[in-house]
Amino acid sequence: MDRRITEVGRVSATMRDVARLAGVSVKTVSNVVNDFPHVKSATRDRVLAAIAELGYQMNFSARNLSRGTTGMIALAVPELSLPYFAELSDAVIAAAAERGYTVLVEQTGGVRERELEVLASERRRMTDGLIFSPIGLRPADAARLEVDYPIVLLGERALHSSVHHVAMANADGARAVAEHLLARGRRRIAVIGSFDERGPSAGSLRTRGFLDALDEAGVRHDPARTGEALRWSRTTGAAAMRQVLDRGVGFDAVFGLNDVLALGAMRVLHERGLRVPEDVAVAGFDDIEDGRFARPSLTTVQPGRAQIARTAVELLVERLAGGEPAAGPGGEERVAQFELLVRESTG
Amino acid sequence: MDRRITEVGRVSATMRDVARLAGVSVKTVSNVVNDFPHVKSATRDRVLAAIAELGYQMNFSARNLSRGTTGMIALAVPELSLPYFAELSDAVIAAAAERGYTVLVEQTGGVRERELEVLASERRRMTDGLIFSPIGLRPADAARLEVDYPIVLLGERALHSSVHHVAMANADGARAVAEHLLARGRRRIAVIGSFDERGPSAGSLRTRGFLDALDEAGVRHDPARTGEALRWSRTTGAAAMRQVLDRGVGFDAVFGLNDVLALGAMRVLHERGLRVPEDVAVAGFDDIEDGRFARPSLTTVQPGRAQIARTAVELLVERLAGGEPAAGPGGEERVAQFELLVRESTG
DNA sequence: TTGTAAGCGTTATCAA
DNA sequence: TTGATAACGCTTACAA
Repeated sequence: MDRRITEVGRVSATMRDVARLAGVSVKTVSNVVNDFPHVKSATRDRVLAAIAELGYQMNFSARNLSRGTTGMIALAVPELSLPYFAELSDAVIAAAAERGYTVLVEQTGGVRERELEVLASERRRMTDGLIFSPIGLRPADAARLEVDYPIVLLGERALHSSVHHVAMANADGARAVAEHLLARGRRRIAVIGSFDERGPSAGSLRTRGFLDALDEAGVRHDPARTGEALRWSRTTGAAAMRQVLDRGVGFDAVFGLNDVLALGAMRVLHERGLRVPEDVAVAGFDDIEDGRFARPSLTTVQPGRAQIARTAVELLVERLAGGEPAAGPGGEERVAQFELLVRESTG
Repeated sequence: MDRRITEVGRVSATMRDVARLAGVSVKTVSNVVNDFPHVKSATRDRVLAAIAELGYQMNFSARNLSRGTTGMIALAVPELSLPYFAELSDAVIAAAAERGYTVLVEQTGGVRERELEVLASERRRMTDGLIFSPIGLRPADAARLEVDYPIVLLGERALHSSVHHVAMANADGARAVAEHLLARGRRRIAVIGSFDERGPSAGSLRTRGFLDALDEAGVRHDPARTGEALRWSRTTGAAAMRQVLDRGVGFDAVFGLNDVLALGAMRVLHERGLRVPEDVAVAGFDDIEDGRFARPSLTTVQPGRAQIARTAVELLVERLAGGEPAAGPGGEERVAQFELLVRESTG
């Protein structure tokens, strides 16, 4: 039994060992392991017995080399510490596992350079495809997305017309928030979390949807009510809220471009003695778990995270299986359904 | 130039192509790529030029097969949706990247069966080692941890005396919380989040540290002030808090066995009209970001997450590099330093 | 239905 | 300092 000892003392049987023990050829073992149809059941049983006896496990490096694939897909997100991306990764890993794929999570920090790097990195040779959630890229970078491997983007069409992508209803969701706040009688709404103007980012789309709704209602938005926060976190949301407060412009509502921003802002409002929602209504976007348990609980937009994860994996796996050319003529777009969740923070 | 087209239309040069173009042997290309010392710099330059011209990228499956390693380590955690584990994974991925390793995150759901599965899964053949944070395993499962590949556990010694592990100061941290609450004059402290009695889980250790401190102070703990929550989340924390409230036992403080439990509990206190910290002081454990921005901000124990991640990766990589036998005679134990962070929720 | 044998693209051994 | 050449363990035509 020609077992082999690797440098860490790991003992492992190969298909040859199994074949020898079962008295068949390597090809037959391979057939059994891969559930190929035409294997006599007596043979199969003998092989399975040998596998069990030797504790044989597939050597994936060998399989991958031979097949030219790896069975892994990469998921590139800004940061796992951001709850939205943690919850998204959770969902993607689960969806991929269902289809037999393993996920490799990459963190870009949301920094353009590192996002570009992810696209061209040698690591891409370790995975069969990529699910990519860029937030630092700009329209000028669109061409860099036309890679020669299967890719699915999480984000907006504008950035990449020829690449499959799964979008969330950023503009419509934000519009729904605005309409909700207006319906509650709020007219002086601050916006927390700005964005890089150069891109059709989630930030710009949400802002646009929000402003459009205000326009249509004949309500003017005072730019002094916008708080800057390039990176989106509780900390930056708090800072942006302070910025607006310190300008002395009045406001009766706050729209955080996402939930962590809104939570950071809410924290500052509390420190400054403002009551939510009595003095100021607050709403966010993303429906992260913290928002449900915040005090007060946070009104937000549930962007269809689970659906996004599932759809992205489906689109990617389809292409992997289909052998479809990587950069097709027109990228398919799927937009997830959103839902406005009204909670305490907006009364 | 003997390029090859894979089924997804991906074009890739091999070392052979590079060798041919540079007029050297494959071995020389390999030497250059791997920074082997004895390569004439003229040769090296020619090879690098060829690499650049062809856009050559390493085929990792081939390298892995040949080397018998994969350059990947697995990290098994309960759920990425739990902020503590999301932040931990972030740190592990970063620490591993610094040392040239890629991380594969596995989710166990904290379920014993899936944790056992992770240990024996064929997936282990895809990674060189495992960093494992079990929460469902019991002492009876200790033997299952004696695997034949390098492993580092995040957790307590009791479960696995012969395996390297990185522990947090669960008991001491909880003791610090208790002492803090006692110093604030609280005597009737509820505990939220119970644990499987059969294991030296974080839950049991934290509880023990907490109770010891009470004992030493001559304060008796009424079991009616314990709220059950096997899975630790905001939702279960809220439910456990309701359970205690509904029993009608009075209390002037709450210790959530971790932060999400405490946040869930705090939410319920608010709903029931109890003021934090005036009526009830609340403390947690883990120092997740939400706690800093909660209202009121949450007193907690910072368990040394970054240090834990770094140490775990270091221990594992050392063993991978050192070719040390997998299950040594005595597992090393490293305990991270903790810090009590006093914030608003305890006045 | 099963076997033979030629790859897959590296690394490692041993000469030169 | 470099080059042949044989592994590494699996898949896959092609035969039988």
